[in-house]
Amino acid sequence: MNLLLEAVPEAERRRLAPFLESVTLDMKHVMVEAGEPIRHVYFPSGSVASSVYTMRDGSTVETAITGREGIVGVHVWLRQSVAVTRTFIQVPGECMRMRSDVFLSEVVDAKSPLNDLIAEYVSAYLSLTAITSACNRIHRIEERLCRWLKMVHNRVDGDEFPVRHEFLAYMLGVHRPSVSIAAAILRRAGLIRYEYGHLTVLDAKGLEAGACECYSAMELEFERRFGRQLRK
Amino acid sequence: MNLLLEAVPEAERRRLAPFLESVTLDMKHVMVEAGEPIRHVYFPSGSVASSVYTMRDGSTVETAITGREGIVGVHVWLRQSVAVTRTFIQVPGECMRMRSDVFLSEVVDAKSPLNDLIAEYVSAYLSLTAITSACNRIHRIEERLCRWLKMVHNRVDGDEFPVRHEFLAYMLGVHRPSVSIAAAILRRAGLIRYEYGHLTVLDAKGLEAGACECYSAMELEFERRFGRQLRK
DNA sequence: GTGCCTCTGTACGATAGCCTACAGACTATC
DNA sequence: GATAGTCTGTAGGCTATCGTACAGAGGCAC
Repeated sequence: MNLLLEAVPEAERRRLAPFLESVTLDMKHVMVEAGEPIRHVYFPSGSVASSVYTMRDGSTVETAITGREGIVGVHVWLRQSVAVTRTFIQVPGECMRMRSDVFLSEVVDAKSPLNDLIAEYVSAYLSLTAITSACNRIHRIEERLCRWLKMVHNRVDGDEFPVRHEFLAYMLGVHRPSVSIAAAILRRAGLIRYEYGHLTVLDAKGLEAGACECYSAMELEFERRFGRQLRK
Repeated sequence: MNLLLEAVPEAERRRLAPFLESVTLDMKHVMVEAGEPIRHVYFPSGSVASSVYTMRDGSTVETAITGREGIVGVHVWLRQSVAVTRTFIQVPGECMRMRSDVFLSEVVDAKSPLNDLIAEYVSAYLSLTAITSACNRIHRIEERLCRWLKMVHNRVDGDEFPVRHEFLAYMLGVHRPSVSIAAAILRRAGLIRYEYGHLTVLDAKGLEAGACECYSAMELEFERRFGRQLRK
């Protein structure tokens, strides 16, 4: 279940239930398109979403990742109708979603307890984006790949999830062969198994050890706000 | 004058005046220290501030820049007592400042018209950080240097401001000699004059032309929200 | 004005990642 | 189970930037 919704008192959760719709979203499903009106906010449970910024030449870089610890559509909470980043499904799975206008009236304006949790999340999301900014500049592909894989691992059920090298290259903002080289190193080190778009984490501790310091810094931003372990 | 304060209706500005204090801050003055309580929010007028993330080994990268178009201390508005980034004065000058607790009671909780403006700015700040994240990853030093210099130019009075290569290196997250090389190219192209920590913009249009697409994307985030030209 | 310190410009070998290309491995489809 | 299409691994030359080093120029303190 989504950690934000889970933290809402039972009574309030019942009140909000009619406004929430359960949807199962496929890989690459676009939840928020850059520059276009945001129709819904999403609360992922087992699914993971990525926010990416796209340059005019089509090159993309991930600026944030959102799983069960957060909400997709922080811009709606900030009363913005559009965002500069596109947010889409990276690991398919279930989400609860709510229409943006309903979210504003029933959660934000109604001062739902959920609203306070989301305020916390928005600031965590901002921190995450700032740390990503520095990490993208400074750290090497291999370290960033370890960080990314472990962060996704922390957000899915089990140790397996679908992902292709080309997709990783979009996320990390690098070329696809560079990802293949880095992934081969992790595979040889016994950290992961990789079979045609399907990744299995074999050594979670090893991945953490191979990740840059940003991994802990990012996960800590959620853990200290919500008092919950995200790392597994 | 700070553009946010300027946009507040006259009567409200008079009401807030007693809570605002004018301060002149020196270069490198730390307004918000990473991980430490935020005492004040600041409204720069001619001064410019940088938010940077610092890695454990001391390497730093700028994640956002704030001048007269914004406020330093968006985290206070998000009801956070700390931030992961440090924000400090990059170009000295005047700022209005307000105590964080007073800001929360008199602006945020009081639903001041200023509060709505700041909400807009917070989302612009988030967009700025996201674009910076991608820019840091993808674009070359020379393009990013042009962008950075022009953004500062847009935020100061006149065409001159103090800055040293080492400082630029911290901002861009690169090594100092790399900055010297890039700066020498701009100097030879007649875009800037540079004399011992003192920079003059000679060809503003040329700088814009040399900057990556992120320059327009970033400034547009403010201009479309506030309906005001920031680029000069 | 002298001496010290800081800042800038440049050099150069090292390296990470780019870019392109291609072959082999796997998958889906019929 | 044949075929076409997709995905992965690798290669190799290229470029941007790193990392280190050092000399000269400008500013500051005495």
